[in-house]
Amino acid sequence: MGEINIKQLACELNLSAATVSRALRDSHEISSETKARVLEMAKKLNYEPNPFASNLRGQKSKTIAVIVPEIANNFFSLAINGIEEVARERDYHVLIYQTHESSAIETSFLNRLLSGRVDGVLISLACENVDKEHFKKISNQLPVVFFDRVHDDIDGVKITTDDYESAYNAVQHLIENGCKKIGYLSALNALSTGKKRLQGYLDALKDNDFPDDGNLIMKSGANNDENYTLIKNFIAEHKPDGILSSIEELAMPCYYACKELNLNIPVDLKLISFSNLAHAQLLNPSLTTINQPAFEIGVEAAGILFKIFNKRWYEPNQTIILKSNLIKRESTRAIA
Amino acid sequence: MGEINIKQLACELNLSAATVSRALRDSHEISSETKARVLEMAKKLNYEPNPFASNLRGQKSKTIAVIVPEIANNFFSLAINGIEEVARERDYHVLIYQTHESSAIETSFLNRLLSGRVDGVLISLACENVDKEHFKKISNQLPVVFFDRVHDDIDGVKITTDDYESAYNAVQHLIENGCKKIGYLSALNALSTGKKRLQGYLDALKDNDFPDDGNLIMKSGANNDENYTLIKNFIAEHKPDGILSSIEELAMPCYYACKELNLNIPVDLKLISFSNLAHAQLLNPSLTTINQPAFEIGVEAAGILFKIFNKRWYEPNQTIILKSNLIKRESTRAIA
DNA sequence: GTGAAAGCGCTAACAC
DNA sequence: GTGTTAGCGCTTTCAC
Repeated sequence: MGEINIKQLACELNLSAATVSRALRDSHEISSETKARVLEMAKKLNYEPNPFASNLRGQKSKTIAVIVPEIANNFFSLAINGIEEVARERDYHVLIYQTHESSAIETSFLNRLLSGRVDGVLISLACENVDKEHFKKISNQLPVVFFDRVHDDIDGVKITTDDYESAYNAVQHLIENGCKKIGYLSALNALSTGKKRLQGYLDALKDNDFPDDGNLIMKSGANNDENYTLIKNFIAEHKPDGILSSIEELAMPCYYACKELNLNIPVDLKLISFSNLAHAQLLNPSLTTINQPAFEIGVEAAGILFKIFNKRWYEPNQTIILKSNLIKRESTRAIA
Repeated sequence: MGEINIKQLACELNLSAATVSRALRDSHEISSETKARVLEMAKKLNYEPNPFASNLRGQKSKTIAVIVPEIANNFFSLAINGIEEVARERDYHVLIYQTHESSAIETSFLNRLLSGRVDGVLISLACENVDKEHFKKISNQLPVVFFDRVHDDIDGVKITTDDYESAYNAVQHLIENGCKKIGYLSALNALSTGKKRLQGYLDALKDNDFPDDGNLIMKSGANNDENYTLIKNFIAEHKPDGILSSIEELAMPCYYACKELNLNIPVDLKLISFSNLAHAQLLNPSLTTINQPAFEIGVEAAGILFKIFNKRWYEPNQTIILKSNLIKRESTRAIA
């Protein structure tokens, strides 16, 4: 696009393109005098190497892809923030794709990325059931790092949080603060992430000798409206005095449902949720959250991808677990 | 990366690469029978054209760049969501960059993008003062569409919201609900976006015969901590009974400051803010917001960029203005 | 309707 | 220390 190329730059300097190329890449075969001349002229003429030419030549794209369910989500936007910062430090570019939880879209993105457009992929899985075979094919051809939304049956490097322990501790916290009948708003059921959270809930109940008839587990629906109705009916029917929500998107409707049902949080119902809401503190009442280190997850995932690029990563199946933070607030306050 | 190329595909079909290429691009010179064969084999072998080769050849990248101050921001993540959806429909790829409000970083991104890596750029300006000359150079070489954070002195296509009217109406709303001393938390002062919001505030005061000594305008600081202190001192010193915040990031600290100062919102102080907080309704008290159509801005901006690509856009300097929504809630309730 | 060949801009192997 | 050349994979003349 109206840009100068290496040949013109070489011409201007009475040098060959090869020499200029070498000078720009700081090759040791080039005299420092020539290097200086080249650099100066490149700057003067605003030379920017054509990335497609060098990518085509070198089979490297200096680009990574990030595939997430949604960008407009407190967790994912923070994770992407972390990824972008790491990429920037390394002069890498970041392509972004959202699946809207559809594994068909996910698969189609991954297929397109096999063309060599990117050097690697960071992915947080769509919560629809996954074509595991397809992922095998992908990761044979392209480095992939999974973060947060992972699946045990898919091999690969994974960055997650301590989902099981977080859910377990959350239920423990509800019990300590007086809950006798604790419901669970489940999501991500097809993924290990969701399964671990559910298992943490179940095990905490069992360890506290709570009955577990599975009745108090609500499965999330297809959209926000449906979820609201499901939640309202769930609360009205089962009258739980505590709820652990596996995702932020299911906790917010609880506030509206409780208002509608004339229930007071935390008096009638205590609420705790996995959430990266920046201002959980300002909700009415303030929300007790399990806060995932979203930014750090992004940084870590990107860091590992770059280690893979540099052949400094030797554990193709390692899972790295970062700790979430239980932040106790009004919504789970013990009632005297 | 382990991928099949057009030559191998051609070989498999006993055709030339040229014919395969034409068949894949649905050229009219190719018999439909051959096309069918090629398509089938391409699918079977999972052929994906190498984007760098075709980009190099055709000087088209099928990629756009989005440059924003921050990804982890309710407004920008929604806008990016809109952009990504439009890009996806057109099989375009989206590169993402964040400036963290630094115009030096912004400039460096833009320079790197001149290499032809992208076909166009969508940008929301960093709030630092801008090198206007530099932008002239850029837009001569690359289609650029500005959104939300724009500058009148920089030519180009722009998508904004009705910042002036929104601020004006917000102040009017505060006055109607009883405010006598209205403060303004200013930000984005170097940009037209910020200037228009400020001007709306000032004009509304004037039209209502409020004194305007400029004392009630607080300039935002360098970071969240500083902003909190500035806001607390501002409220303590000037004792406004109404505040219009030009950005969400300055409204949230008001809640904390008021708690600290033992002031009640909305009794002692009414608060309204430009904001895309999903759950302003759930804050304590719920926050009256000026809600920008962030997603639609993204969709619109991307749509225009594609029109420019297709030479179906003829107004290199048009500004398109979408309407924001004033959503009245508890934080500005009139006190009987 | 199909094939052969040139070339997009860059870089690495091979000269000298 | 620098130049020459070939080729990355694709598309597009130009032939036939």
